[in-house]
Amino acid sequence: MSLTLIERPASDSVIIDNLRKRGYKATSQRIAICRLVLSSREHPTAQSIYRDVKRLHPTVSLATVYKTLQVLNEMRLIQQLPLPLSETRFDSNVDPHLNAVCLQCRGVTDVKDQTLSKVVSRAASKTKFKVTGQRFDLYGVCDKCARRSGITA
Amino acid sequence: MSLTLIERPASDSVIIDNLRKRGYKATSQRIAICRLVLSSREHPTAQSIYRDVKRLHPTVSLATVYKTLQVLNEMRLIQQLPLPLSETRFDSNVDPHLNAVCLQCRGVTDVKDQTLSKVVSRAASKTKFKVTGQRFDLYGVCDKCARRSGITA
DNA sequence: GTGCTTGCAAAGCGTTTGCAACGGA
DNA sequence: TCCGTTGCAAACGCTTTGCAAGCAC
Repeated sequence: MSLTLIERPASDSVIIDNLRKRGYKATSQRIAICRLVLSSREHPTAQSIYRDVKRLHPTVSLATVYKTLQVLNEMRLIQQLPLPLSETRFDSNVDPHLNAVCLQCRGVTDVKDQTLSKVVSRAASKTKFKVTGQRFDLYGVCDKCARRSGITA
Repeated sequence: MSLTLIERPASDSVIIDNLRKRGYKATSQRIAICRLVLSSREHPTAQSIYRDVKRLHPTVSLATVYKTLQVLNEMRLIQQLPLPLSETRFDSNVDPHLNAVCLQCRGVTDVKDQTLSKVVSRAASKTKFKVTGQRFDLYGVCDKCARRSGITA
């Protein structure tokens, strides 16, 4: 047995157990979609997940992708990130962290910050707000794009 | 002359100056929309702004509202807040703060937190990300709704 | 076998766009 | 006058929904 901490447990058996535990059927489409989303760090869109799932399930529909993402959202295993970029991104990191959103390449990168959980609990107690989720976004230009623009310009 | 700090300067002359300074024409529709959005603390939607502007300008169109909101966004006087609630909210507070989003009544309340600007600058220097904007959201249930549910349930 | 899930198509809905008429500067 | 802006309608694109067939349990 391994003692290594798996940061994002997305093995099929864990996924299947979680689905059944909540009364959802573990269909092969669902498992494939869950595996993709839960193991991704790219903050994928519904379309990009659809594209990837089709490799394994060529007949899968976009509607099934959306429905499965809703299920994962209800299970609190992912979070929706509607952005001012038309398409919603999905984040399998549901703990307090920063999303650095590059408005040039549209990339989204997680940034850890230990103080954010304190910010959440402080605000919750101050305002008596029952917090069930949170998102912290930074908008701007990532280093890679800044360098590229600098060279090009 | 007044020495009082106006928290949200939204007087017509300031709005007109700002528009002209950036090369935009100061039409009466635009001024009315700007005044409404910039003075609101309710995080209004395009529809709610449209409804309010129609009182002064019964013939105004929703398209004009959207176009003006884009102008204000470009001028960095407001911020778009796409939420997982179908409609985008608009926030005239562009400084780092928390938006407490009640998933029950759909209300959005600003919460001040002095440490957020430090969080932003720390993340920016750590990741070399050029920050041009930010948003920090809490999702859950506000105190008012929690009490109401408690009594009802 | 039962009832949830799938896949297809169509609908829904917030937002954007094209364009002729209008009106600030 | 000139060119940006308005208002209308249509288009757009992401997301959701209805429904018959399929499949998990």
